Amino acid sequence: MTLTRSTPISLQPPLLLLLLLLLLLLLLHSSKTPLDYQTLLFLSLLILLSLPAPAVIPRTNRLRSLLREIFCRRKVKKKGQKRIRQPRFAFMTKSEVDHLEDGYRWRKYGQKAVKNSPFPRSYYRCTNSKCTVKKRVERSCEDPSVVITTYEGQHCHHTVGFPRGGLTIAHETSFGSQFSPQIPHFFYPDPSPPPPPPPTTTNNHNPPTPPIDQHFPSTSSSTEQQEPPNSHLQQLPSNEGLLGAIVPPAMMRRTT
DNA sequence: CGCATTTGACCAGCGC
DNA sequence: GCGCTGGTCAAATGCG
Repeated sequence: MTLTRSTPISLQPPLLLLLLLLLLLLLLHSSKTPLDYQTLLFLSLLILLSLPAPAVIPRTNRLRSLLREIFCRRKVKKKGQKRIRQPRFAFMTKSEVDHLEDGYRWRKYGQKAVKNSPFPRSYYRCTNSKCTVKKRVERSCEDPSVVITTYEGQHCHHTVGFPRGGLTIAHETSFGSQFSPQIPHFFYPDPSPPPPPPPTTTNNHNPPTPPIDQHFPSTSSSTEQQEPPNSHLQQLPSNEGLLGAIVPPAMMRRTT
């Protein structure tokens, strides 16, 4: 229901509501009425809900959600359903913009203030319905010019054609040449989901820094912690190069 | 009008 | 058990 589109009513909405409530209260206090308190309460809420929403609850989110709570309680996740964490990869990027273009389309599904940081953290999901990759974007509290992007999961599709940003596939290759000396440091944990491409800044003056963390413990939120030496990490096959870092091996096999 | 974003609430996990 | 925090949901809203 779109609040702004519902039909207005002639009487001043809050006044009408007050009158109704007054009437109900009178009924409640009258000894003649056979109705009990609960029935009256229910009836008043029924009337309240039957009125055009903007008339009764003009943009009052708190009350609206309260009513939603009572009457149309949304389904919740089953208890005991454990959240399965996929391997995560974090990148630090010096950028003025929070959401960096990385070749995929993302849909924001949440934003949250995080502890010990003045900057909120944004949560994005890949717009491809079959793709479960998520990404978290937050600014470093130590250096506000640094954006920390954390990817979770692995894309099961190719990048999209940058419908908004004007970046092209050529961008990826240029990215490759830009980071080719660092590719040997571009690791991913075993079993082998290669990391997504690091985000790119809209201003190319500040290239993204190498991944700061490739393998998070499932419960840790330590985006800033550096992983110890790469002994347990797998190196990208040299012949796959950057493409191997971007496209999952399965996709590579399918597409070649 | 359809899709993306915003935003408040809910839930799970963890530490105490 | 309780409170805190991170992560997610989904209705409302914004925007092209």
